[in-house]
Amino acid sequence: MKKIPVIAVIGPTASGKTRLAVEICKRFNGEAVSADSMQIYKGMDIATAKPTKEEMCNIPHHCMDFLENDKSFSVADYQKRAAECIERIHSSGKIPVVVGGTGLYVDTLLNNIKLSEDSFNPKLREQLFKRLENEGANALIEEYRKIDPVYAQKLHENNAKRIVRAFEVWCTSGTTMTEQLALSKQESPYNVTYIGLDAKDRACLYNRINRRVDIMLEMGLEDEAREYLSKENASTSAQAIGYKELKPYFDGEISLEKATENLKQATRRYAKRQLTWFRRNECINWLYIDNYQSADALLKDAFAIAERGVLNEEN
RNA sequence: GGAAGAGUUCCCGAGUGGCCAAAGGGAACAGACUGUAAAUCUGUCGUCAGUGACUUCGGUGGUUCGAAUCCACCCUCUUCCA
Repeated sequence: MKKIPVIAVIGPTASGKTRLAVEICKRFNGEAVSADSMQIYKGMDIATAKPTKEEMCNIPHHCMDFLENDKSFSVADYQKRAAECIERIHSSGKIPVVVGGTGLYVDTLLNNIKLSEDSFNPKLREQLFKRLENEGANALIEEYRKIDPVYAQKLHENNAKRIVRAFEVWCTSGTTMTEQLALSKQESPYNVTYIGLDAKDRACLYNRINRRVDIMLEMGLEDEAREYLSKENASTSAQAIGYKELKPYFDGEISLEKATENLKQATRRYAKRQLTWFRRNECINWLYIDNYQSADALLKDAFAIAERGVLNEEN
């Protein structure tokens, strides 16, 4: 079976993924498929640094800007939607260019991870959290150890979410987490060429983040945040960096300067986590933004990598 | 000019004679991650050799077997009175 060629542009926030992806789409007749857990939401434009109309240069961007922020979303939802997008783009003779910084989304989609079926049960989840609170995390871990000692070993008493999820999977599907992990691996229909953006000097990336936050504020992040916070929100969108950091300022608890600093810091820490996630992927061709004198020079290298990937496919 | 108080490891901050390289938090760095993932969580965090040594608690000197902790003087900062 011939695999679908896909170009994936990944990396931490503020590394320049969006722009690079658009350039690659223009150059290789591609369409962008966002892999970003927050850009899916409508309205959250400034905070999630969605590309503007001009920045998109008429390139279609899929999996972006389609959901109300009082709706929850999950990797499973994403995988389904994005896989369909890729299929459609490919059928129309174009190259799908996956672009985003949500590592879990990227990997689940591109590695074609088979998620456990119907293992999502909010009610059960709530009960489990209650149990965890009453009986203690260790009690639950010990109980889980009886059914799945391997995964129980990896569970940490402080990570309530993981403990609860392990039980949730077991109770709803009857498979243990260890079994699920093994079951999830299946052949991927994609031939992915990864281009990763990073900075040799971490300070360079952090400066870009700081600058970008300042720009967001200038663009009206405050108003967007007030608007967002005045509405009903789902737990997923409420996790976005940008609004929750501004809330204490709105409530008069801290100064705008302090809130801005917190926002920058939260974003920097996020970038660090993204890097940790992506670094374990050995297939990524890393491009270091601070190694280049000009955007064009970087583009040239990126095109070369993409070209190799696409050509490779045709053989 | 007088009075009171404070100066602790990158930051905040506990510590008032030995159990102190010094609680706790933050930052930073590294890591984990399979339906909340921009989330959640873990480890390291004075230096060096790796169960020990060495340098640190504003500065200098002193008391003591022993000091971040006590004393003296000096420097800096804060508040109050002039």
